[in-house]
Amino acid sequence: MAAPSSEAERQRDKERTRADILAVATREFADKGYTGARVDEIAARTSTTKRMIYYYFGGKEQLYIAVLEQAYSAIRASEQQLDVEHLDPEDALRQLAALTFDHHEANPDFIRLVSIENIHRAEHLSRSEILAGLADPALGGITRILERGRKAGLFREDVDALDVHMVISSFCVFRLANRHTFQAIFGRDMLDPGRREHYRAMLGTLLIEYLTAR
Amino acid sequence: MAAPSSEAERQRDKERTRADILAVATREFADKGYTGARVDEIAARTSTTKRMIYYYFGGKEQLYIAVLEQAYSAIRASEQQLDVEHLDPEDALRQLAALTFDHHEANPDFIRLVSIENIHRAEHLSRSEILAGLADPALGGITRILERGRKAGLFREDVDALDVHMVISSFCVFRLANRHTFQAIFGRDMLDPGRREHYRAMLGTLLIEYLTAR
DNA sequence: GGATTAATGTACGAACTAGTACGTTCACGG
DNA sequence: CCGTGAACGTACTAGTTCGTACATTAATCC
Repeated sequence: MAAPSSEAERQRDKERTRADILAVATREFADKGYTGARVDEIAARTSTTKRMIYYYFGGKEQLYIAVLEQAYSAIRASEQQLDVEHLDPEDALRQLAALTFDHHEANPDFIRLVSIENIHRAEHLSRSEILAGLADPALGGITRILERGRKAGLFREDVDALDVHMVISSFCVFRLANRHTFQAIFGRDMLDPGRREHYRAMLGTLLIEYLTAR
Repeated sequence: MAAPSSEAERQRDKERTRADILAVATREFADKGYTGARVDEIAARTSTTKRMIYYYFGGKEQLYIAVLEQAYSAIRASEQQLDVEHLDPEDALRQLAALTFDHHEANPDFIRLVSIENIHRAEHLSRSEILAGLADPALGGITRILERGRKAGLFREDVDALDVHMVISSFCVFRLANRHTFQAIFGRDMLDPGRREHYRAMLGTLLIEYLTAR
C-alpha cells in the first residue's frame, strides 16, 4: 500500500502538529496570561501531547514567544495591504484609522497578548528576531499621508507619524483592552455594536480636526 | 511600666501591620500580575509573616481585591480635588486633561493594576463594593465643563462626558501601559521627559479642536 | 495581677506544574 | 522489505506555592 506522500492526510505531520499547538497556545496565553497559562492545559486541548510542545518549541517560554511572533506577523501583514495613495490626505487618514479600528476589533486576542507582554515589560518581544520588521508596516502608510498633507498645506507640522500612530493605537487599543474595568465602573460597553459607528467616525474626526487646526 | 497606649510605637499594631502588607502587596501584584505574584514573596518583604496575610485578608484573592480597592480609592480621591469651575470651558478641559495626564504618570503601579485587572476581565473589581463610588468622581467634572461649553455654543453636541473621558484615558493609559512594546518596536520612549510637554499639550489640543470643530 | 483575647510566629502538607527519562510507532530511502 | 531516524506517547519527578494546624506572646479588661 504505497504511502500517500501526496500530502493531504498523513498520520504524522510536522507542520500540522506545530500549527495545532500554536493555535491552542495562542488562545490559552491570550486568555490566562503568560504565568496563568498552563502547559498541561494547552497540551490537553491539542490533538497531541505535552511531549510534542517540548519537542517542537523547547519550553513554555519559547512557545509563548512563538505565539507572540505569529500574532504580530499576522497583524502587520494585514496592515501592509492598505492602499490609500489615491485618496486625498484627509480621506486617506480617515481610511487608515478606520482600518486599524476594524483590525483591533477583529483581533481581541492580539490586543490581550500585547497587554500581557507589556505587563512583562516586553522582555520576550525585545528578544524576538522579528522585531526589526514590525515598525515599518505600521508607520509607512502614515508617513506618506502626513507628507502629502503637509505639502498641500493642510496638516500641522509639529506632529510626526509616530505621534499619529500613537493616537490611533491609544483609542483602538483602549477600547478593547480596558473595556472590562470601563464597563464595571461606568456601565457602558465600548464594544456595543450600536456605538461602533460613533466611535469609528469619532477617531477619524479627532485626528483630522487636530491635524488641520487653525 | 504602664502601657503607652497613646499610640506612636506599639509592638503590636493592627493598622500598621495591615498597611504594611497592603503596600508590599500592591507593589508585588503591580509588578508580577495576580497569577505571577507570590504570597510567600509578599510575606518576605513585609515586616511580618505570611500568617498575618491570611489573618487579616483571608487569602491571596482577597488581598488582591483589597489592593485594587485601595488603589482606585486613592486615585479617585485625588481626582475629586480638581476645581476648574472658574475657568472658561476650553481652559477647564485643558486643565482637567493635563491633571489626568499627570496623575497617570505619577501612578504607574495603578495603571499596571488596571491592565492586570482587565486581563482578568475585571472579575475582581466587579465584585467589589466600592465600585458604585468610582464613576462619579471621574465624570462629574467633565459633565459640568461640557454643559457649560455647549450652552456657550462652543462645543459640539454629539459627544458625552464618557466619550471625552475615554479619549483622555486612552491617551494617558496607553502612554504608560503600552510603553514597553512601543519602545521595543519603534524605539521611542513615550515617557522621555523631553517629549512630556509635547504629549501633555497635544492631548489638550486634540480634545479642544475636536469639540470646537466647524 | 490574673484571665482572656487579639496578634503574631513556625513548621508543615497537599496540590499543582514545568520539564524529562524512557519506550514506541510510523515514514522513507536504499 | 528492512534499517534508521523522525515523530509521538506515557509515566514520572523535582520543585514550587497556597494555605493551615499548632504554638506563643503581647495587650487589655476586671
